[in-house]
Amino acid sequence: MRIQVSNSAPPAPTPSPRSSAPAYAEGERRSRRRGATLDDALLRAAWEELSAVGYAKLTMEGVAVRAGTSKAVLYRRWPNRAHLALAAYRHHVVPVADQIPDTGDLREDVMAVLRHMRRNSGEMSPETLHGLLAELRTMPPDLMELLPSVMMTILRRAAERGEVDIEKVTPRIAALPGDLQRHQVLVTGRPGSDDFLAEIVDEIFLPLVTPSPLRSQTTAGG
Amino acid sequence: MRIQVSNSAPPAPTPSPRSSAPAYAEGERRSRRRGATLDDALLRAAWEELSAVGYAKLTMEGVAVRAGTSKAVLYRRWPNRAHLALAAYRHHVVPVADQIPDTGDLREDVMAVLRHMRRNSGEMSPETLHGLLAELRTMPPDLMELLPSVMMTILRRAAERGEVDIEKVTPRIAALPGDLQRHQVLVTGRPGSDDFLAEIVDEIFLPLVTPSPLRSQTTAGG
DNA sequence: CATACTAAGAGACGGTGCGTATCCAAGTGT
DNA sequence: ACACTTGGATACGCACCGTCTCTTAGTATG
Repeated sequence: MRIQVSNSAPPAPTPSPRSSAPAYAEGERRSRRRGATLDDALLRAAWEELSAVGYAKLTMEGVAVRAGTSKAVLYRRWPNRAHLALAAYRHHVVPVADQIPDTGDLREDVMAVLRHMRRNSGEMSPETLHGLLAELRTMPPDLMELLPSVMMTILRRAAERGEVDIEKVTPRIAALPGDLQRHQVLVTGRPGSDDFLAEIVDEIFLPLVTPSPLRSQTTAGG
Repeated sequence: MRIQVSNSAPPAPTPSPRSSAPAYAEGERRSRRRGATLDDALLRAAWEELSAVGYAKLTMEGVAVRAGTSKAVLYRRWPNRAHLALAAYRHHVVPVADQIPDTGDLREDVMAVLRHMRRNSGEMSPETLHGLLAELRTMPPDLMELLPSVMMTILRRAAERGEVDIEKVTPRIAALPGDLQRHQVLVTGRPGSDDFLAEIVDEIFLPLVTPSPLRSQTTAGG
């Protein structure tokens, strides 16, 4: 039974036992977590809650309950749910840069990167993505800078194989496939199909970077 | 001083004069608005409020006060602030399709469309855009379908002038400049500069659609 | 002109989540 | 053994949501 204490309890010296019933049963009271262990548990809980209810219904209270702790513990680490959600996302996904594909074929490499992106952004629902962007005002730069650098690596290798005219590759073009994929997710609310990815690569990206067929090995060094 | 009436006032038959002080002074009480006049005033107020405080701080109450009315009047028309904000946006901007540029030069036409887009999306802060997208789950289709059709018109005219190899133009390519511009707004939080627009057009779009210089009018079917 | 009706406008209401503050106690480290 | 940090529970005030009730201005109908 729960006792309703409705008086506001001014700082009286009477040491009344406030916390009479902890969340867990008497017999199996879990040891109190700290530091990295706790951080990890919190981020996992946040991610689970996010996956379960979506960003719109994500509440600090909900995460706290799921993690078996209280809001204060969360607020000591993250200033609001946007930062918490972002941290949970980072904690969950595998960065693209950790697995740069190198299949020996440009098209395959680019497709692999796009599929990896799709997997990662598929992890986060578009609703979450928009919610985050709305509150953060802008995409976290590190998440943006990763992709172009990965693409440049792939393109450089392809250039060495003669698959790419490196002169044609501007930063904007290198970022293009990723940008279009992201645009698709942001606007339609779902990641593109395989056909969509192929369209990006075959219709747009490859034509822009492959050497012109008639002037094959000009490599006009300026 | 504010009097705290804490009793819940059960449905007693006593007709107490509830509304004793209207928002406007006794002498200048405005006539009560209706129909289209009122709709217009509400949408204007919503737009002003949106511009003033941003989407995150947009409240139905705020709009109601600005419009000199009450929340109930808003809720009778729109189910939530997302729909209200979207309606206010539509009410405010000039659709791209109403002014299809026709300068006789493809590059100029495309740039004009992109600038128009930028003006429109500049009207709505990215924060608003994300807020809306987060709540609507997806971009309103009509706003998306407009641009490709406008672009196709421009491209067809350009093809007649020989500026474009119409064979190369897929729907995806026609949508490309707009998509990239939108992506820029969504991700960086601000519309692209003139240089950005030029980059899109000169580096990416035009190379994809202009006839190949060496095989000028081959139109190699098959 | 009298009367019925529709909808504007004011505001109360319960509910929910935010972010903060306070308190107690469980670990930690010295 | 002790002080100190910080985890965990909870209360609090605030803001806004969406609904509802009520009065009354303006319109439509006789």
